[in-house]
Amino acid sequence: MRHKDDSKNEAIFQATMELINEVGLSDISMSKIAKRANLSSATIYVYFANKEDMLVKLYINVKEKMSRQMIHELDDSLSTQELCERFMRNSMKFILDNKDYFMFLEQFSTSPLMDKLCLEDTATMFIPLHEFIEKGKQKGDLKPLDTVFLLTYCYFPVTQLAKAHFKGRFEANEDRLQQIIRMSWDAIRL
Amino acid sequence: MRHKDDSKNEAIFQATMELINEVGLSDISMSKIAKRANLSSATIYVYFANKEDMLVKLYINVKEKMSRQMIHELDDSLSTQELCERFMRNSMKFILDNKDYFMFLEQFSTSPLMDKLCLEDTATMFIPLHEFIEKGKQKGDLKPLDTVFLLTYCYFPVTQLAKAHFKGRFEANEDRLQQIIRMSWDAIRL
Amino acid sequence: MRHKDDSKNEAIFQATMELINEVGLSDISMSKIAKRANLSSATIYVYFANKEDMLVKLYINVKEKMSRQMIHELDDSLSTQELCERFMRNSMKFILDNKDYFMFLEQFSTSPLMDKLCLEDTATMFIPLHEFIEKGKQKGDLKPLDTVFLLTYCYFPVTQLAKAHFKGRFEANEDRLQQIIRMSWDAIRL
Amino acid sequence: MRHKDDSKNEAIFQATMELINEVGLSDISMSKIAKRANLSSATIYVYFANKEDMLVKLYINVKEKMSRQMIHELDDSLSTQELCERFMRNSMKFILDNKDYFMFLEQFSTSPLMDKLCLEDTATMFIPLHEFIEKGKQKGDLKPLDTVFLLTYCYFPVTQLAKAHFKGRFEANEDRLQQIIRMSWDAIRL
DNA sequence: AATGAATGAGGATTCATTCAT
DNA sequence: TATGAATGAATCCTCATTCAT
Repeated sequence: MRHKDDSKNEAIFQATMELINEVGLSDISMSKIAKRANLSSATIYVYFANKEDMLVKLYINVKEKMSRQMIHELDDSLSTQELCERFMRNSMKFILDNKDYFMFLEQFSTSPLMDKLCLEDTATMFIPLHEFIEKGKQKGDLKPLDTVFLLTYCYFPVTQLAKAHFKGRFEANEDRLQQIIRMSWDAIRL
Repeated sequence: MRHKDDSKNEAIFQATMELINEVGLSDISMSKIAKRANLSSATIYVYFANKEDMLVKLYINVKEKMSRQMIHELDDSLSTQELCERFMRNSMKFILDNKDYFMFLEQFSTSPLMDKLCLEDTATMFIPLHEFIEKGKQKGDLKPLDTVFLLTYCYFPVTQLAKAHFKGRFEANEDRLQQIIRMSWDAIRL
Repeated sequence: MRHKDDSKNEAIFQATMELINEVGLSDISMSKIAKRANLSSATIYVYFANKEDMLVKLYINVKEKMSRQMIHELDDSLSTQELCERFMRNSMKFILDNKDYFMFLEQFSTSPLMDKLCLEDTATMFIPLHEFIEKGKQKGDLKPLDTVFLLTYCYFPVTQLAKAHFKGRFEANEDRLQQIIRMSWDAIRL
Repeated sequence: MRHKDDSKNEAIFQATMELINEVGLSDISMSKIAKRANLSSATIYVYFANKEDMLVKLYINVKEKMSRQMIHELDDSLSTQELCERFMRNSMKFILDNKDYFMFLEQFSTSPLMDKLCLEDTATMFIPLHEFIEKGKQKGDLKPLDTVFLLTYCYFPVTQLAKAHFKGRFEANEDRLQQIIRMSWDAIRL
């Protein structure tokens, strides 16, 4: 089916994320989303098969945006350490610039919906990242452990700092960012 | 008059966690919980003011259990490194032994309910832990950074390993546990 | 069955009337009444068979109080005109002194509950009043019409003035009372 | 899209009034109304925001109908006395022809909902009537008292006769109507 | 393509009442 | 006598979805 208006798609996504951040995944509804997006609920069903389908497509869409930004300007010219630092800086920037996206992902990825919908295919988006890590291990820069864990040590501290920042607990400034970059590197380097 | 039955309280908690793990925080309902707990919905309102109240009390209850186990057998006789290791091992054990508790906390803590309800007071449960970290910093064993971050590096890798384990991606065996204990220590030690 | 504590009966009545005036007959509930009267709901069922029974008994109780005060100091020594005036003044005083009672009666007496419960027996309470009117007709002081109507002309203007007073529209002062006493007398006198 | 069906609006109103007359304002429910009107409860919420909104709109609707019929064919060609008589006859006719409407108004107007909703604006519907009374006073036909009271003496006797009629106590025949018209005129004329 | 109308199913919560002490 | 616990039935209302235009 052809959609005249691609912006409607985006409006639905945007409205959904806003609402999820305001009231939570458990309290959104198609009619609330429609109202926020200035549409009729019925219109959503022109673009998506049902609620689940919409949420899944939103998830994939957001995850894609995130992964694209996270691996931005990562290339072989950089040292392993520089790669990790850039990845962490990219991640932090994405999260701070896109609070709604991030908070949506946080909620959605802890919900059983994820497993139910077999959404792990999104892993493919991070293939380049994995490859850099693999190379780092081969070069003897990184500990010879599961790539997933090496990445965990780079990614999670960033999310924790961002969340503390959003909650007003402490600012995600350059100083703190450098601190966790240092800690993460100490964790994963050989 | 009849006595209030403490086991009913527990049955409601148990039913709620089971359901949250099966269908997700967004899809539980008081009637589902009641059915699972073999009660009338109305009975839940004898024990709790409303759904929110029930969830909050459940959260506090579970968080308490978790914090108690996490700081189990941590004392001043241990070196800083041993403390961190034991904390990580305690955490892993709790999560693996109490999947339902953990999964519930994961979902609940990413939901806006948390902020809405100012549930950060639970921080007090971890005071002993914070004190150990502070002492470790004073002794020159740990990097002189925010305690919260030092703890993040100990806690999150554990959760990630546990989650991968639950999803069947790879086993949370002694080997892998030792690996992350090592990485975390490298991250936080001076 | 014997009730130890007669004041409980009264407390239930009082709580019910207060609530009816605050939220309306349609929004009272046994538990609200119990809470207001500082009792357990179950206790109400010690004193009354059920909600309907309670309301009926309350109605009769209030109607009795009202009728007693309305015919206060009416006797054969007074002229027909004086009788009517005193009846109107008694009515006004009762209403102004017992807003809750009056408002309860207003709501209850327009509801189908009334007919359903065949509560017209209360008519007996006003027998003395009817007799005075009959005598007034025989003496040639009053129009030879249905007694009920002659009384209507005395009673309703009072209620209307009282209601306007309660709503703050205008004060039920001596002047206005005299005006309606005059009008009513003009209406019913021969 | 389907068109909003005006008859549905009316069906909801009709069902509500019927039920209010059968079981009372305190015992109607949205589901009973829906059933009576052959609709799904949810459909009512397409037409009205909530129960209160529906009742208020019903009230205004009915009050409008009533006021229109009450002032039917009242014009300056009539003497003050004729005006009052016609008003009383109009009122009686409306009430007898529309028992449901009248009984609904009776219940609704004694309920706290009225005050809560500041529904006194309906007074504007009776402006022409007030003007006639004012003129009557100026011409020296009526007592120089509050218009509201002069009208009270015309209106309430009618309602009382109608209610007695509905209850089968005595018939609202021409004779009785003439009697109260006469009494009311005696009450208000100078 | 777009949408207001329509709805059965289900949401949280409260109800009047009874039970057990 | 008095009452907190317990509950099936009912409350108002919202849900995701489909219909008809």
